[in-house]
Amino acid sequence: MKTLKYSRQRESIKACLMGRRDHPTADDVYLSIRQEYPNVSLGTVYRNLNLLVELGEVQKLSFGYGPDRFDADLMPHYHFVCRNCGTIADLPLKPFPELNREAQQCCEGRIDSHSTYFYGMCRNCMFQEPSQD
Amino acid sequence: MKTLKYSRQRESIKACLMGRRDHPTADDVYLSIRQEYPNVSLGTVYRNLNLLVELGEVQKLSFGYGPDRFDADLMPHYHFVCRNCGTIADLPLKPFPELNREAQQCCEGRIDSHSTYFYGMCRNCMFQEPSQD
DNA sequence: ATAGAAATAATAATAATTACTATTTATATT
DNA sequence: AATATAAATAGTAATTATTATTATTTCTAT
Repeated sequence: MKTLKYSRQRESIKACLMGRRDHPTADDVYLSIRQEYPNVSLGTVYRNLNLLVELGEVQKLSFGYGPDRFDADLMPHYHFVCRNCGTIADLPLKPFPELNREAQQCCEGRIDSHSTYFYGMCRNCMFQEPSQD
Repeated sequence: MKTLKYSRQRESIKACLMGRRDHPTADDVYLSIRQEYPNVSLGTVYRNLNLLVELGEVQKLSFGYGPDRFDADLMPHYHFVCRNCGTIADLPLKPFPELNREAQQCCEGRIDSHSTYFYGMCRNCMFQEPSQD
């Protein structure tokens, strides 16, 4: 059996994620922890991020364009993506379990989860962009 | 101003998409229309698929792993993704506009849409896989 | 028939991520 | 404390998915 062995790099990656409220990419995390471990490699960051996702300690966000992002906030919530600048914002919304139930009624397989991302224009871009069509 | 010019390849790509009920990747479409146009290039397929998406004639599906998929079914509906085999299934569900309204209440920007994908195990895999954990 | 704009095929380049491998490190056992 | 061993790492290469470049071809309006 394969047992999990402590690694400073993994701790640092997790601490980095827990310490920030944005939703960094693997590369963002890499650049951040390189200050503490200058020899860390990007592969290590990817491997540990994916491991943390498997362990359920971190969430991976894939919303259709750009690289995946990571989020250590385990409080259930949704995300808003600005189509203009790409910023991600947390939406402190309670989950919608009724979606799964509704979808289950027209699905032959078994649904156990869903992912939802909201899109639009963030406050900042609304003031910058004179008009959007 | 740039005007849209007819192209046989684009028609073929659109016809291919409209003719199938699965959700092909760009490469799937490429392999398919290569039977009609053996010299078509993958870049042409990507360019036209993206163009058709811009024109609103086709939908792009990005659900978190694997390549993007394309869907010419414009009837509003959702999608189910089997985590086991990756199959996509249509869910003939009416859209949930109330999600946008609910999310809007805790969002500083303006929400205009959302994307939702359901995940689980398809019927086929449920019978093949003895147990899933 | 022709001119000009748009689309194409072929290829190269890029972005994001995973795979490989020799070396290092954590940890259980002596 | 020394050692064995399994896991993790750094560094690099490879892969996957997609976009960019460019010379040539193909539409279409005149």
